[in-house]
Amino acid sequence: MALAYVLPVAKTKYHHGDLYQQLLNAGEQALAEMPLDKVSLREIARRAGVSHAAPKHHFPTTGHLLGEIAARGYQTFVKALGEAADSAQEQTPQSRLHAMGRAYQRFAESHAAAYQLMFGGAGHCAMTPNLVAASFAAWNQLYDSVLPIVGAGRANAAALHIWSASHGLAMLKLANRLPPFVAKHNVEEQELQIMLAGLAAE
Amino acid sequence: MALAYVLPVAKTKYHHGDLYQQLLNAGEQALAEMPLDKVSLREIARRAGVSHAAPKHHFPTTGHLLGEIAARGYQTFVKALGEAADSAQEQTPQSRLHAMGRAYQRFAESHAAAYQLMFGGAGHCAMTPNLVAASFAAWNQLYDSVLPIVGAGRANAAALHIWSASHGLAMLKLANRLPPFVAKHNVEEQELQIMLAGLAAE
DNA sequence: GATATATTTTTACATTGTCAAGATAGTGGC
DNA sequence: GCCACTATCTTGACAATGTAAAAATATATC
Repeated sequence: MALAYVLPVAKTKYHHGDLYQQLLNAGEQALAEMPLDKVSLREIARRAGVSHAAPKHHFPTTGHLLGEIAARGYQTFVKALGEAADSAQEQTPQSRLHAMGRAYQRFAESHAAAYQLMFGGAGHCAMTPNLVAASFAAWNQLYDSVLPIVGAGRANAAALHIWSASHGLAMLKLANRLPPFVAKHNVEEQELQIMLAGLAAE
Repeated sequence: MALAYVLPVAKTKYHHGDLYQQLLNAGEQALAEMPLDKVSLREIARRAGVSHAAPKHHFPTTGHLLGEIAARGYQTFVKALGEAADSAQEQTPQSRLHAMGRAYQRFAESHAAAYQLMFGGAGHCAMTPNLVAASFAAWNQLYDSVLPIVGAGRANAAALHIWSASHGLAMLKLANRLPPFVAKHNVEEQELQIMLAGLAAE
């Protein structure tokens, strides 16, 4: 009868058992609430309610913790793009790709810190196996999306092109390195059409 | 007669007078020799041979120092692309743009830390007036290069497209976020051709 | 129930950016 | 020539960070 009172959730005692997952949760939460440069190991530990040295026993270094958080970011990223494609008006390959392109820019803007971590070039996250796999899954999703449009012979090049253009636009916007005129026009739609036209032309 | 002995260079005494410029030099040097995350205010001060608090009298904050260094980076960037265009085989607008595209990727790879600082999204350098101007000059150079190809009506969109694709490819390479196949093939040339073909098509 | 292991905390250290106070060089006035 | 004055640089301090070692505590095993 006492079994009914055993809660399946973590007991928030000393060993709460799933600190690994809770650190990832805290990291995601921090990325959603503050800029990337404020998301530190100690900040994540604070949010998880543990001391700053606790993560050491689950992640050898801060880079590995951030790497796993980035891997999670890729997973929600892939999911967001997939859902956008599935809910496109007409289910042609072009229309699905178009919807993914819009979702890409939307994700980069709404998850700015996470996006920057996921694609952060310098010193942020370690290339953990999960991160490599998750990043590769994102690539495969894009590859599969352009495949029915350009065929197997040009799928790699086309996917790389769309990936580059989308990533470049997102980063330039996040870094505020675009000239003033882009703030007025909604440039993303324009860019998407050029990208898709380039695929058709090639 | 004593005037002949007056050296125009800095006297490396207590007030050496042009510490402002020497800090920028030291910063450039540091960016060339170590990854971006190792380039700190104190490291730059060390290289300039002054104490860690000396820069405070010339730059209100580290971000401003890095911002001025990034502005210098844009200047050498623009110069490199301009020289590449001028030394293209045939001096058609397309060939010049092609040469600039190659120089773009070469610069990003050979000046990796500087490039990441120049385009660094998060928290690195402050948007100093010089940085804004230098970044804008780079944009104008690209705009002027696509103008004779696509005409005034589409120049902004075309420049943005090339800028995005080039920047995205460079960042993905620096961040190691590309699938394995790109290491084998020399992807840049392929990408450049797709970009230019896209311009012609549009 | 006692011992051993795994987890967490506490404490410490080197590094960073920023600030305040003191030291030094150059400048102007008499 | 000497003295105040200002600009520049140094020294010392502080809070915050990532990492490591030692101490404390909870869980597991026998």
